[in-house]
Amino acid sequence: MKTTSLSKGTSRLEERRRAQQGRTAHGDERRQELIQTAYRLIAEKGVGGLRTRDVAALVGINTATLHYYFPTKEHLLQAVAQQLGYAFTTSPAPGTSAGDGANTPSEQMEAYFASLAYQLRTTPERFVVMNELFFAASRDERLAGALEVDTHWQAYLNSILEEGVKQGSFRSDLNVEQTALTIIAFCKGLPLLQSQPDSLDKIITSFKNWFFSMTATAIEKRTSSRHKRE
Amino acid sequence: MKTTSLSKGTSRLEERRRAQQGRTAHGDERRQELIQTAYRLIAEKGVGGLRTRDVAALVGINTATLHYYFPTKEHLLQAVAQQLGYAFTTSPAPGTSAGDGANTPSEQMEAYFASLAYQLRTTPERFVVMNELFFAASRDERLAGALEVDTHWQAYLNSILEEGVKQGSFRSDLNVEQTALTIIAFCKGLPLLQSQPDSLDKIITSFKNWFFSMTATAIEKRTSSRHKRE
Amino acid sequence: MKTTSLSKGTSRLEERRRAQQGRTAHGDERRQELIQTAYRLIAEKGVGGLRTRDVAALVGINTATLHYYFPTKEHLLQAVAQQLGYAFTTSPAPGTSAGDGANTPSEQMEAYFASLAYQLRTTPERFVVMNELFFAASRDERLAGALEVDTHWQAYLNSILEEGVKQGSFRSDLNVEQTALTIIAFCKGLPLLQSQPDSLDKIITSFKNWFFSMTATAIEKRTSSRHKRE
Amino acid sequence: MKTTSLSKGTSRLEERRRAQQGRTAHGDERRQELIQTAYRLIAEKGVGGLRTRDVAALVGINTATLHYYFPTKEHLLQAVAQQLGYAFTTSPAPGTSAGDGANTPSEQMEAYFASLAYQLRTTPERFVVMNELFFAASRDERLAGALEVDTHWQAYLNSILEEGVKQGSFRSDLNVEQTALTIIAFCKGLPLLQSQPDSLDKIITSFKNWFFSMTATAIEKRTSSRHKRE
DNA sequence: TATGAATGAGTGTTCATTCAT
DNA sequence: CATGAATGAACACTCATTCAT
Repeated sequence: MKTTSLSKGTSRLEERRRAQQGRTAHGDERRQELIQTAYRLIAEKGVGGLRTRDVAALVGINTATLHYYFPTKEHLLQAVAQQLGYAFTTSPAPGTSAGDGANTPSEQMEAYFASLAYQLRTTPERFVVMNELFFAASRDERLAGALEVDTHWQAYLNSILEEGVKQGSFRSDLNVEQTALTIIAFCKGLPLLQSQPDSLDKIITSFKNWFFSMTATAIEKRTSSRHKRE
Repeated sequence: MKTTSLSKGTSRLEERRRAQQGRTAHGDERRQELIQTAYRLIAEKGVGGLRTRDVAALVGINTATLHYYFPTKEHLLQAVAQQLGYAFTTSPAPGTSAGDGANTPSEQMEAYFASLAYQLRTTPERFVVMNELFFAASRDERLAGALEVDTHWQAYLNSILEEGVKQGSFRSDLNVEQTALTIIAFCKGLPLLQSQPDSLDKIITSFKNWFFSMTATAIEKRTSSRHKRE
Repeated sequence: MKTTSLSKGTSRLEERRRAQQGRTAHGDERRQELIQTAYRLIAEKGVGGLRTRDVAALVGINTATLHYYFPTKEHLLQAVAQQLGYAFTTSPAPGTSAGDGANTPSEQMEAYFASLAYQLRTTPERFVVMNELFFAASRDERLAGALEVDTHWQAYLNSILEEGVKQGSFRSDLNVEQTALTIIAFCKGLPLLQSQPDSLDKIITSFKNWFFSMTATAIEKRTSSRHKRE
Repeated sequence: MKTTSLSKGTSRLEERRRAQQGRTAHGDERRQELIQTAYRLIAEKGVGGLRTRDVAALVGINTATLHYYFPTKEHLLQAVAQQLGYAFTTSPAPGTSAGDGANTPSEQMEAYFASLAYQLRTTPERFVVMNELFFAASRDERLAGALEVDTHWQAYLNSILEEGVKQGSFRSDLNVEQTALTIIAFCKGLPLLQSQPDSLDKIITSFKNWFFSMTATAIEKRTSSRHKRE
């Protein structure tokens, strides 16, 4: 784990203090516990509603102890943001193998949308937390640094799309970046919909069809085959 | 600092009505001023960063006076939410006539996307505030009640799409609701993208093409005609 | 009373807030009460031992109310420092008329030393507080700005000494500034002595004799006349 | 950063002694290191600004380890105070031989003032720390016990002055105690002056002249001889 | 309408100190 | 000897809200 230290006002004394702080197995566990709890609370009450007291209380430690692990609320937030960045493209729907290089890009995208639907059903808070952190980051540079969800996300989609273009399963004139961003925008907006979670599945399917019909080399074929499933 | 506005202009009729309810014209101005200022501050600092003190100070009144107009911070928030709901579908790009029944549904949607791009360029805070309020609403029922953006929004898109289906310019088997929601999801996610605002235009164009190619009765024609412009 | 506002990190919003704060008679009384109480507590526990809680409690108000009058602990400290600066040369021993232009400079200095002895006996905390604030100021520029004791003090002594030189009661080659600073140094060091307060009188007398014997035009005459009193 | 030192150098004999008491040479070094560091930090941030954490960090040990050597912050403070007491009269200006019984008392006093000026120039923090500790001591009896600067100081001056009176170089009716205290008061007040350190030299010279003109058996002679130098 | 004054309930953070290992 | 972990008790400061005037 990269040491998150992008704070600015730290004196040399402060630095020296922290540098000496060793890492134990127990300590890292606590760290994780705190991050997880903060994550859960952000999902519940939002970043603005997050209280260090609550995090500490839920973990069962003193507030001061929390500050032993995270000198500042923001450091905690950064840790949450950082972990979220990694978590976002690494947990595909079970049974599918999104991310595996074994499949064709088309199948990968298919799996990706399936995974998206799955995650929206099982861990919708992940999207909530991401958006919460994103908003917080837009007002705090230091948080923005730690929150690289989009970077990872876009890179992931880019690689699939490019591969698809190369292999001929996607249109050769496909603008990879724009497509990736369009998908991300859609994904980010999805959990912001004030509609029942049940309808999300359908909307994803609908969007998926749009995607395939627009990117597929042979538009007609894919579109028609999709329509049957819908 | 550009003055962002979501006011709609109180007619004289309205003034008279309010006056009979014990509300003076001056009082309503103050009310509006406060709402506007709150709106601006939410755009800047987020709902969580909104301070009644700041709102009052910017308007030039005492904090206590603010509470005369809005007994609670939440009442103020509700007022902002309410106005936002109306404002969202009523300010098309200048020169276009989105919303006018005079045009064909296809042209209306075309205008809609143009308006979207225009608004994202000129008043991006509106989307920020909307999302901010949405998050706040997800934790506060009373706010949720006041924030009916989605309702208005979806109704607006539904009406266009349905008319389009009726007139034959959109596919007859088009699932109007799903399509509307897909568009809304995309729109909501757009301002959450961590990319340069310049690229938003392109992404919108890209999405617009998807939309038309999927909904148009004659796919081939529209798609090809689009591609030329792009 | 000059408005003490030499803070740096205040946003425009903050400024606007404070600017609107009017001054009432009642408010100014409270202000004074708080300053006095802070002064007393500094005398007791030192600047480092000053707690806003204690100040508020002694005055009988909520801690938050204290912050209504003084946005920061330091603003309170500044107010104390400022008042101390004025108070230091304006309260002569009763019965004497130090500061009056009616007397000769020699008599004024005589009265000054008498006043010094008197003040050390009656309000020794004043010196303690002054030194406390001085130390605090040496680590805080903003405090230093408000604490102009030395400036006032030196100006006061300078004027007397200069007048004395002009009138011929003090040596014509007297270095006024050095003499003033020597006296101030002595005065500042006095309350730092770990000896019984009773002996302070004698030491002051001793120092006074030094002063007069060194500054008097006719050394022999004054010295001998002094010795009789001692 | 210039290394300020108030250590005195532990002899081997001392080491052996301590070792028998359960104190190792290494332990004593650490002890000294901690005291020195505390001393330096007091000079920088004042007694109130001293943090055990900082002391430990600068020495390179854990805070808990510091408490092994000094069970309480106050014990550490006491140790600093104690060492300061000794250090205050034992480091004369190099080249002079203040403290040596070989010279006449007048020369000793001359050397003393020279040393004072020298110390104020080279190690002004010593005076700062002394005053800091003095203030702290005035609120803490235990510290006061350890801080016997004045006792040592006065004893030192007394011995010189008494010897001078005996030898006839100082006035026979000189009140030794009062004179010593006057000098100490002046010395203590000196570093509290808000003036440029350059002017301190002149003020000391000025005061020295006062001293000699008042104490010398033949006033006229010394005074005139002084004036030439000034 | 408007305000100065006042407040309760937090809010993140600090710090000397303790203790098992 | 040394340390990582933990904590109680503060601490300055914030903020929405209330109320007499």
